[in-house]
Amino acid sequence: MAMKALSKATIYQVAQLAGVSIATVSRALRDSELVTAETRERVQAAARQLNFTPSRPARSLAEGRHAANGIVFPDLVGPYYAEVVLGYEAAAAASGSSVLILATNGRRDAAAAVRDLAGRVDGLTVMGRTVDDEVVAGIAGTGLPVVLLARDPVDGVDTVRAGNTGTARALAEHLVGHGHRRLTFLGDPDDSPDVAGRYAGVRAGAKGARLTLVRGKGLDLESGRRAAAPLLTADKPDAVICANDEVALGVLLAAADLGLRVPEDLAVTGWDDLLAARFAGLTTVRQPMRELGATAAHWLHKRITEENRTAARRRVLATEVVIRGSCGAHEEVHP
Amino acid sequence: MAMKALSKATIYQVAQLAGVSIATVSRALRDSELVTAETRERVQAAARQLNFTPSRPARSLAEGRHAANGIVFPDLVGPYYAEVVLGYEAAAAASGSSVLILATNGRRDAAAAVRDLAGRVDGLTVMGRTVDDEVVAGIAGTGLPVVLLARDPVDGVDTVRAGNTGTARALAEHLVGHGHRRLTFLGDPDDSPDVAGRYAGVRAGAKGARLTLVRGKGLDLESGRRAAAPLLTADKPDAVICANDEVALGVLLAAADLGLRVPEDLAVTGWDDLLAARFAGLTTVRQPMRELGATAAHWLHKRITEENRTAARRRVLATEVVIRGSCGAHEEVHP
DNA sequence: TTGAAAGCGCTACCAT
DNA sequence: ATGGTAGCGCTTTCAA
Repeated sequence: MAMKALSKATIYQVAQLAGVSIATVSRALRDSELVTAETRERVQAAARQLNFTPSRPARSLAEGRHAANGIVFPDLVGPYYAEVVLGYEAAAAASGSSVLILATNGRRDAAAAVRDLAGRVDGLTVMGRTVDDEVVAGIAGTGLPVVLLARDPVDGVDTVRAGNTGTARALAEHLVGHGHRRLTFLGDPDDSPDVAGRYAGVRAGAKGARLTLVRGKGLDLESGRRAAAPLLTADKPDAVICANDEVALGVLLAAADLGLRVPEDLAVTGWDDLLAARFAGLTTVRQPMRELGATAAHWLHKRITEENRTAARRRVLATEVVIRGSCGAHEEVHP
Repeated sequence: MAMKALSKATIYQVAQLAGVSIATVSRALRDSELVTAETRERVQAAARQLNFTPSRPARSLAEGRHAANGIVFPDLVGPYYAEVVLGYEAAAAASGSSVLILATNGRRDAAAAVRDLAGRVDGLTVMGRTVDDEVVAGIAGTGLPVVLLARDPVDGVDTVRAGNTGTARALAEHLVGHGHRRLTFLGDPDDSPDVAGRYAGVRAGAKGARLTLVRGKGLDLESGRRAAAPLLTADKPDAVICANDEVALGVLLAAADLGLRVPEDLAVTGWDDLLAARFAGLTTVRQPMRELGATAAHWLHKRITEENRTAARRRVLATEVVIRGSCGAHEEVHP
């Protein structure tokens, strides 16, 4: 077969073509300092001519490492995860590591998929609502470095998160400051650790006001819209604090359908500061998404390369309330 | 070391514990039919006890395949790529393949990174403006299955794209139909094949109107905003057709700053149908993003598993204009 | 500076 | 049904 020539060349062929041993080829292509300039040149020429690239599995097997790490997230829908993953990928690439991704959403064998992934990497980042702590603990117990992202800590495992509770409290207080007294939190605390934290904060900040919890099903726009209709006509809240921006935008749509004016009749807030929030004039909370991803990647890299294991770290990155028009009248608000 | 017990166990240890050969372990853990039920049980018990997972590199080396494929994209910013990648991941997972991602943006060694990636996968999907055709051809020449996504075809390589030209033409004609006569296209056709296609379509649809090309630098909101200011005061166009939604949203912001009313004084259109476009009332074009990703993954899987190589395929997925308020007055427009 | 050879952990073929 | 064993392609001592 003529095509055969195009197939992957091995180190043996390069060695033969260059007239040296495979050990020398291996060195010439990486070690630098252990090989004559002349030899290296000859080897490199041969490698180029054969279009040689070392087999990754073979290297990994010999070296005992993958030069890759993985990140597990529920979904990539909405800018949140995408930004996090991007920050992660960039940081991982900077430390010479490829990244494998795994979306668990809509997968019944998530645990198995994560375990499989664990076998392909030198370290793993696991986000929020993806797999049980048990699975995480099992993998971490293997000795595989793991960092948790936007998720409640597991014993002995690093955790990076964005602040939820404190900022949520500030947000609720802001609403109460506006005179709102019938608050509704729309979102299911059982949905994710993030939502739970936000709800906890809102409770703390809603002193002196009525606070109703409405466990909306999903975290997308349509879920928010659907949940809003009955909620707005029944509870008659004067402020709806949503688990995230998409839900909030859905509420905005539903309110418009019902002829409710925002913020006069109803205040609405979200979380994430999507681009759409800006154009919808939605008061929300901004999170350092890329930084979350980058931090996770950095920590993982540290773990992978560290000599002797240090204690588990935890970090909560700062978030901030972004005031726009939807939470009540302000003198002036920039889009 | 006590911890040692937690470290990865090998097939040899399982074999010893179960009192069988490694060959039997290998079979028991996969083949099913070649092993006594009793033996299998014993092996599985041993494997479980040792928390054994076969080494991926070792398997890959022995089997000659990675059970993984990769996708290369410029960036993950904005929902577009994220959605595509998500569709890709889901489809790849369905065919039992892990996915490696690589963002080339802001990386000077993109070509090298892509070549490295090529050595880690059974197939590769390469998106738009990431690496030169030369690199793609080189990799495809290796025999590695490759599919191009949102990118001009390369000889002998599969290509999946979303329609640009036809829909762009329809969009331009729609604007002309509204009475607009001084059109400006904001975006750099050299930026990506997609933008080039859109511009070509706009030119075809702008018959009878003046069309100016303004090569805006980036494809993000700030780029659009910055480019818009001088453009709007100098050219005085009555319609700006933007390369994508983010740029268009930037133009909207700039127009507001200048006191221009949309659409009365100025029509603006985007591309992508971001969530924000809906709330900004932006006329735009919707693309089947997930389907793009899923199609690429499917094709790649076919290529990887096919017996004898078939001819290169090409497909252009349909896109559609989404009319909102920003392109001119209509009777009624839903958000 | 270079070569020979022993693994790395697994799969699959050949015997039994 | 099970065991023995030859690779898979590379890295890395150990000698020379």
